[in-house]
Amino acid sequence: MTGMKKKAEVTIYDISRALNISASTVSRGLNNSPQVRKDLRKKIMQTAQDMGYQHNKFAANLRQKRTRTLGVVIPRIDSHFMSTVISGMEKVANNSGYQLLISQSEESAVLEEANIQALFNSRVDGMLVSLSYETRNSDSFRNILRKDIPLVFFDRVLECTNCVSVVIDNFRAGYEATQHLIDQGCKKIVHVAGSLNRNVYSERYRGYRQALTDNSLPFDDRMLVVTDLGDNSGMIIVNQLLNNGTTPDGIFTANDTSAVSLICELKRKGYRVPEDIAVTGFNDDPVSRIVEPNLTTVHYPGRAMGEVAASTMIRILEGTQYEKVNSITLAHELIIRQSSLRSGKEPSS
Amino acid sequence: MTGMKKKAEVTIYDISRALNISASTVSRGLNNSPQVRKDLRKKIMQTAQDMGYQHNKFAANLRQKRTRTLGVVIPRIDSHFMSTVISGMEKVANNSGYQLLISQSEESAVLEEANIQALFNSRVDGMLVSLSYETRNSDSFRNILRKDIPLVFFDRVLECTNCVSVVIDNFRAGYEATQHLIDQGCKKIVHVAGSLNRNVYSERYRGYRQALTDNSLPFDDRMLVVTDLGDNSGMIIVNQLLNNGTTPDGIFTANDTSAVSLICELKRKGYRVPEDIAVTGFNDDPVSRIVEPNLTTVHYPGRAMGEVAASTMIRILEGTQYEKVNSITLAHELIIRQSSLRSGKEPSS
DNA sequence: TTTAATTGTGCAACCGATTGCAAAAAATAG
DNA sequence: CTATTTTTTGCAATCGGTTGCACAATTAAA
Repeated sequence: MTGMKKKAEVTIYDISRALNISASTVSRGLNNSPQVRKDLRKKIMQTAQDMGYQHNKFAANLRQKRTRTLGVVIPRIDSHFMSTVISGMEKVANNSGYQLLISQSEESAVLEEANIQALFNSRVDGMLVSLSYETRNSDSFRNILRKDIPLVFFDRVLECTNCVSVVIDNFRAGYEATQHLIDQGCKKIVHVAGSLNRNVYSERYRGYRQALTDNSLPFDDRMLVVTDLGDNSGMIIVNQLLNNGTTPDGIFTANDTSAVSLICELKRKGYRVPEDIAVTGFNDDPVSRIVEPNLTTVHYPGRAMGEVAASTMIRILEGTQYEKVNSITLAHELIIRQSSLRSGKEPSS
Repeated sequence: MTGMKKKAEVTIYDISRALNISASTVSRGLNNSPQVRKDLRKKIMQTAQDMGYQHNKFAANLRQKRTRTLGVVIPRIDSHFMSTVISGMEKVANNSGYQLLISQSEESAVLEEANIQALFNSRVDGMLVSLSYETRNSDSFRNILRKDIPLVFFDRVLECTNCVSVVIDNFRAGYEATQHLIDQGCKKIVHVAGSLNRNVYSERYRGYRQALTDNSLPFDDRMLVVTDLGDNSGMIIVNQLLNNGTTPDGIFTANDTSAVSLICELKRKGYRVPEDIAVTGFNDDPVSRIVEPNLTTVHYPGRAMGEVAASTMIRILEGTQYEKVNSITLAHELIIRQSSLRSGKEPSS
């Protein structure tokens, strides 16, 4: 056997035949066009219903040259942050009659490009992208940009003249997290980053460096650890520091997953957090409230980011975005909890 | 201004004109049909490339009456379990040249039905569904089933003759989790469930009841707590038990989120876990390894579930699914950790 | 009642790729 | 050098809505 055979379709032509009117009138009626008499409109809809008519988006798309579909390319969907972003995005899109075509790059530039091309062929009206670790430049977006398909980056963005970025101020957040550790009396603070190709990590790193500088604290290369920030990064980080001979009194990591992994590993090795080593994460994943000690972190508005990215895209598509926006920065917030609190201070709420 | 204006398309007709051959030959050439001479095929592809040709899926879909698109309806995407399922699904689909159209019901039956209808209109080739809390019956799937569109349920499934279900043995898992608590010496075990409309929760509950019965342990209504299993369910559960005057020595909850929330709340109230109250969760979310004490839970193969659901669907669509499969049950595993371990026993790895 | 304005309906072209069928071209056989 | 088979190619219809334009029907104005 060779796949499913589709049943014959009920088309507007069947309806037009049944009502003895033309297909154009049926089409207009179904679209609730004021060009069609009200009672006739009602009759058309009723008949369509009765006959089990199903609108065919392809025929319509083919003619109208648009799909009401948005392409989404993300590294992976199975992180708390990203699934929250997508959740917000999907909701906004759905409410405006758009659908989402989601694909994962798995942090690979090659797969990312393939996904972009596939979405391009699917004729998405717009594209929402958060870049992979590996991506170097905007080459894979040539086609998209050439065709004037709106492009909105979020979180992991790229400098780009004809597109919008939705971000938080990673520099400032990194600065604040580091400054907070310094305020707690830390003198030797290590930073754990992801790929420095990506704005989110390079900016946080820049903020960290600036805070050190502003407080006249020294920095050397061994104080920067670059990892995949994954579930097992804690062990890797600790090993690298031990090999280095670097014993920090504070660690600022670029996400909560690695911070939590790190805390577990530190505890296993007999370090006290925060007394021996204070730790700060990034993202405000739910786990940051569960780990002991509770993790100080930067609240990252995932759902809002998805909503803003989607609604901006839709405004662009519908032509209601009058001003040329290049970048939208959302508010972040340093959430202070036990993992960084020394000197018996209470967390500020 | 009224939206974006699309640039004119390069079509197979343009290519045919440029090469002075017919459009059919171009179409065949681009599809790598052996009907076209090899060198000509190559020339066609090259020209297409040079001219910036972009395949138009709509025209093709319209003609071929299929979309290589799968519709997915889930309660929400922003849970660890569900985002993992979707991740696996997307990967399998992508590898087979399919795309996913994902929508969230937000546990609402009305929204679920709307989503199904929208996907139906988008002419998805098949539909992958995990039901909302509210869904009562299969009414919303009338259209789908009438048109013989393959339907695969996963996790939260529905009895249904013409569709496949991908599940784990929730009854047995519930039984095993409860039996484990009994083995640890618990005499009064409370169960925390989600909506009992859904197989996953009713089955786990049934397993729990069966285990009590088999061990001649009494049950009364106050020992069942039904909640949304959300982030704050811990407080609600504890309050309800206190109001009940029920003080259990073991609690089996139907997911990890509520188990973790519960553990935090119990600790806050001064109970010791597992000495006073042993706790067992469900799902094996990463947080279960972080919370203290580490959470005993049932490992739930999310990624595999997504992969199996997607590949089953694709096999059905491609006609390579010869046998009539009604249900696929994946393996689960009770993961024993500290939260349930009394009597100084070590966890069995 | 005639003319002008307004509203409602239909015709036919169009979107762009696919494919059954027939015919032309090339290869093989006799 | 024909006759037959095989390989290539093209014609034209098809998928099912949408929409510009023209014409018909109805209403309003003169």
